[in-house]
Amino acid sequence: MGQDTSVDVALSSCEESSKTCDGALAQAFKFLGKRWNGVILGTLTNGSSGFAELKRNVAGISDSVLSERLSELQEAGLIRRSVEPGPPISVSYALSETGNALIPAMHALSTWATENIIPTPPDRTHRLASS
Amino acid sequence: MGQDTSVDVALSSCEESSKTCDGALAQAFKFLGKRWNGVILGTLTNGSSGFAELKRNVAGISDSVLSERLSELQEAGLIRRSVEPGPPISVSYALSETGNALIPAMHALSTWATENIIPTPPDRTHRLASS
DNA sequence: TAGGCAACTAATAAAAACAAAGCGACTTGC
DNA sequence: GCAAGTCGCTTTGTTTTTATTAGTTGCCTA
Repeated sequence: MGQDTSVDVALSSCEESSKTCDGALAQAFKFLGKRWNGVILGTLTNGSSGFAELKRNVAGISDSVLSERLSELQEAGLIRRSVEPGPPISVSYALSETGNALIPAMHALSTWATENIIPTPPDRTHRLASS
Repeated sequence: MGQDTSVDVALSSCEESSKTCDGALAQAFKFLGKRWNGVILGTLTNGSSGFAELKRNVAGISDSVLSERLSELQEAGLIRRSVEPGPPISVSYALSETGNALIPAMHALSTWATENIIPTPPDRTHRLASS
């Protein structure tokens, strides 16, 4: 996606022009503008989850992308990975403090979507009807 | 990105499990989780812009992706495209009502980033120091 | 009139996401 | 003890998306 360098460029622009987006916002979308991150973080607002549980709950995501995203989000400090010795041994992922701080914004987005987005389900209804 | 079908699948899951993300939130990320959309929308919160102006202000985006994104966002009803007869003739893009309704959430995201994200700009600080 | 700019489009390359299989570790039940 | 299942990833190949770059058309304006 060339995310890192391009957003850095976008940040650079933000400094110079009044019609560019807010630099902080661009920084937020450095993570959230990447496929699956928002949904993963949204899923973790319900509480910590293991890898397999996350995979099930973020339906449609592949193992490899989930693994990659979790790694990046952890590296960025948005989530924490912890190991429970067990038995059975388990790994769980949870929002970090930084991640938790995102919850109000997530709620705002959710509210927006609830009130503003036409349910995409013309297509979905169509599929349901055919299956 | 397989966005449409995969998020539809995610929505389907959201209906069934309590640890999945909020369905509305997933719907929001249908747009915002796609590269550049958030930044474009954020840029348009400053007011309407033409294509070339947007290109300059969303630094790093290519013509073709900008064109594609604007088309999708227009189709989804988040932005409006209007033609000013001129001379000179011009096209401008602005947030629609639905797009404008996103502003509070954008502010929340911006606030979050301001307060929570470590400035990635080691590079940027570096550049500022050198300029 | 010629050049510049706006608003795109088109073709190709590179990167990201998807799909599916695999692996080692670890239970758990028979 | 062993088989089966689950977990938490990793690997490999394919498909889709994004990036790159070149191009087109039309409309000014100097």
